[in-house]
Amino acid sequence: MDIKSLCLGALSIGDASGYEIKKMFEEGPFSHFYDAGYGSIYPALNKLLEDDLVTCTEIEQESRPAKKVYSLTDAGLTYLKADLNQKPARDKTRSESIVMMFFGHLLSSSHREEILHSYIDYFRDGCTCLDDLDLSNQPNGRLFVRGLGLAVYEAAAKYLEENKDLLLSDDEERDFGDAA
Amino acid sequence: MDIKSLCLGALSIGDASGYEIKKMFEEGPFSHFYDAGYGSIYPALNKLLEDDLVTCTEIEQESRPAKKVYSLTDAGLTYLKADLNQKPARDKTRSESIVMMFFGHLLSSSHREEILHSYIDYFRDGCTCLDDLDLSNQPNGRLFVRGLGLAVYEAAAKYLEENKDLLLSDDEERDFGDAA
DNA sequence: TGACTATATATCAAAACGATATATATCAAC
DNA sequence: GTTGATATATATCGTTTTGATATATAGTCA
Repeated sequence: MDIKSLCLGALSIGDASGYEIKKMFEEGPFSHFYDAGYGSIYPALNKLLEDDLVTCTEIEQESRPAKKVYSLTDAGLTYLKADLNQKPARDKTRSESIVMMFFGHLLSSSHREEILHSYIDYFRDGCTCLDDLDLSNQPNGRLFVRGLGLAVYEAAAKYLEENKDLLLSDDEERDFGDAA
Repeated sequence: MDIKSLCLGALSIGDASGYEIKKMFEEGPFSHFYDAGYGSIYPALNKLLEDDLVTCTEIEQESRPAKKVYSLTDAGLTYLKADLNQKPARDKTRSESIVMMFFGHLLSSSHREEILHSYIDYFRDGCTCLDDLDLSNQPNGRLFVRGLGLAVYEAAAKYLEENKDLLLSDDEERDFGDAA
């Protein structure tokens, strides 16, 4: 599974432009479990078009630049279903905020505090974002996944707030027997 | 912040070989918030060596292949601290399991069930892994971060188990007005 | 002896990232 | 009225990262 498959998935919900697909990753239903930028999405859509897994129509708009709207073909849906029924790869995560908290004793106390509060805000905003999704009359999988995201974000925000003193109390210069 | 910084961070805990650093990402204290494979770690260590941010000693071992043990230099620690005090990038996640659950209505019910149970096991194993870490007499940041990982993994496992019926009940062929 | 697992390092094509460029249009400010 | 900011929209490209593969030593188990 790669960005191409995710684009097919996005188009299985409905026709969309690259810009609109990006928004699904940024603030839409994919935001809490997959990331992709323009640099991945546009090339992916072009490859899908080459392989006839999607079609493309250029649409002129009033008071906005023209956009290219992509649609899933039958072959695209078949490909997507096959890919979705494979064995999933392990989750990949990369959190620089957590890295910084892990090495909190190497941070200035003001930076440590800043990181922590920004991270709490990040989870709170994530909850709002998921709450705002309109999932009425949609497949249960989408509701289920939104619920999972909310549960995880809420648990993270709760932990961070309830235990913030543990992080903030970290000494800057105590000796832990590390090389540092 | 990139893999080079993470390697410096790993070495700030103590001298280590590339293989040992990999284990920190795989089953060690980094496992729940950062990923890196050999293909990133070995080139990173070579670049760090070139820039004199680490030193390297080849160690012969009995009944095992020789290993290259890397140590942080003063310049390396300075670089690490500077990097750690920058603004963190947004979290990046990529979960194929959640993608599959999101598009659960396009999956065979047996695959849907398989995905769900494997994912519950994944979080349960993650909890065990974090529980097994020996963090005695270590900086509070490391305890704090382990606690965060546990809180998140437990919340995820709990949600998945308590709501599994919602996912499993997803119809395969209902019409949701999607392209699919 | 052969198969498997664990330790250990290395490489490389393919994929993805992320920063930048370009263009149109609205809105607010000065 | 024009500067600056924001939103929509597409595209490119050097750098980084991935993930699969190769290579080698050594212990274990059948």
